[in-house]
Amino acid sequence: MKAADKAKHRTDMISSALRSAILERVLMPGMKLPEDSLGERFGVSRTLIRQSLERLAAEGLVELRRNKGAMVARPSLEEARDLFELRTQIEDLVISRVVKNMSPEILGELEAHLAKEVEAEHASEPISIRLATEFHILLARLAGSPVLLRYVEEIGYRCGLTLSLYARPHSTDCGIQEHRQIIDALAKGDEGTARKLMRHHLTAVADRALFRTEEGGPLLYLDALEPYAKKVRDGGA
Amino acid sequence: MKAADKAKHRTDMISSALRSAILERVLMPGMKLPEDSLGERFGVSRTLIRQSLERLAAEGLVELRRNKGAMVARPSLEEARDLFELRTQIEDLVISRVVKNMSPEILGELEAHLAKEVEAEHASEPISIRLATEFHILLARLAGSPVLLRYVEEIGYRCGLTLSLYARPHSTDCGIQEHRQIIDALAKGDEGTARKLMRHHLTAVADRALFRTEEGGPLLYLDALEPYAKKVRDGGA
DNA sequence: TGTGGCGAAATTGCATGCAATCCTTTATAC
DNA sequence: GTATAAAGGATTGCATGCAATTTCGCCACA
Repeated sequence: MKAADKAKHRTDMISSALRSAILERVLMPGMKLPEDSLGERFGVSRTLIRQSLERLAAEGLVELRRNKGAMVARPSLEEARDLFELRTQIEDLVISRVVKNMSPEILGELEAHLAKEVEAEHASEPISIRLATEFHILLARLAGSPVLLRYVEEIGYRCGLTLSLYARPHSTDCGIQEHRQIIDALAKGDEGTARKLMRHHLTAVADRALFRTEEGGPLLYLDALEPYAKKVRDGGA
Repeated sequence: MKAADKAKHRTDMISSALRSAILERVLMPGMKLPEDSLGERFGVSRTLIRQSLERLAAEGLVELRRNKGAMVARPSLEEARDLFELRTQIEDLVISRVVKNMSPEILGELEAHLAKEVEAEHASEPISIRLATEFHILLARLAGSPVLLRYVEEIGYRCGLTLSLYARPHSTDCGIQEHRQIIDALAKGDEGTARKLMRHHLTAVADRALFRTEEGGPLLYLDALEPYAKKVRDGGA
C-alpha cells in the first residue's frame, strides 16, 4: 500500500477542480466562494473546502478576507505587471535548464503537448487557455527543479487568472505558433533564441492583456461548477 | 475596525512560531509534530495546528505524510543543491531590482539590519542564524515585488532548514562581513559587483553546507518549544 | 533468539456544532 | 425622503467527536 500514500486525496481533488474552474473562467474574479455552498456541491464538509480555499489563497488565486469569506482573486493591474515581469525572468531560468537537459524524450513530450494544443485549437475556448498555460508548466517540469516548477505553476495560474480580468475575451492568449518556434529552438539547443522567443511570447501576452481597465462584472455565484464538482464526487482526477 | 482586518491571527502566529523554532534549530529535521501535543502547548485545538502545519508544508519546511502525521522536513542533498542553485538565480533578480529602487531610506533599512546582526554576533547562535536569513528577506522586500518576496522567503527558510541538517554546527552560515560588502556595492549602485558578491556569498554558504552526509539524529520531540508557544498564548508576535 | 501476527493505544481524517462576526433588511426618527 | 439604528439571517472561526488508519507492544511459535 505504498502507492496509496501518493493517492491524491479529496482536498487535492477539490483544489484542482476549483483551480481549473478559475482558469477556465467558469469562476470569474470577484465571485464569492461560500464554504457551505461549495461543500454541498462537492459533497464534502466545510472542513475540506476550507483547506482547499486556503491552499488556493496561498497560490494567489483566491482572496481570503477574515470573517468575510473567500472570493476569486481580483489582481490589481500593478500586481499583474509585477507578475508578468517576474514571469519572463523566471521562465528564462526554465529555458536554460531545459536546454541543458535536452533529450529525445523531452522533445517528444513537448511535441505531444503541442499536438494536443493544435487539436484543441478549434474546440471550446476554455480548454485551449488551459492547455496554453500547461505548455509553460510542462517546460518547467522538464527543467528538473521541483521548486522552480512550483513557482512557474503558481505564476502561470495567476497570469491565467489575470487574463480573465484584463484580456479581451477572444484574444488567443498564447499563440500556438510561438510555442512551435520555442520548441524548435530548444530542439536545436539554441538557448539564446529560445530565450528571446519566450520573452517575446510572454510580453506579447502581457501587452495584449494589461490595458483594459473594465470594472466589476457579475458578482453572483454560478452553478456552472457542477461538472467540476461531479468529477470530484465520482473520485475522478 | 479596518486595521483589525490585517491583524495577524492565531494561525499566522502559530505558523510563525513554528517556523522560527525550526530555523533556530529548536525543532530539528525529522522531529515529529503531533497535532494534539502542539495544540496543547499552544493552547489551541488541533484545527489551528493543522492549518499551520499545512501552511508550513506548502513552504517545504514540514513533511506531511497521509495518516502518519507531520514532521520537520529532511530535505535530501539533491533537493538542497537544487534549492541553493535556484537561490542564487532568484537573488540575482532581487539585486537588480534593489539597485533600481535604491534610495536613502532603503540604505537606512539595510544598515539598521546589519547593525542588529553585528549586535547579535556574540549572542546566542540561533538568533544570528535567523538574522542572517532575514537579511536576504529584507533585500527581497526592498525589491518591491510581493511575489518575488514570497519566493525568497520560502527559499531562504528552506535553505536555513537545510543548513541545520548538513552544515557543521559552528559554521557562521552567513558572513556579516559579506553582508557589509553587499550593502556597500548596492549603495554605490554597482549592480555587477553586488551580484557577484551575492553569488559568492551564497555559494560559500552552500559549499560550507552541502557535504556532511551524517544520518539520523534525535527523533524525539522536545518541549524546548515552550518559549515559542508562550508568545502565541500571550498574543505576542 | 529472532520473527510473525494480533490487539490496544495513539494519531490522523473528516464532519458537525456552537459562538462570534458581518451583512441586510426593516423600522423609526428627524 | 433620507439617515440612523437595531434585529434577524447568513457565514465564518474554532473546538470537539467519532471513525479510520497507523503504530507499537506483546505473545506465540519456530
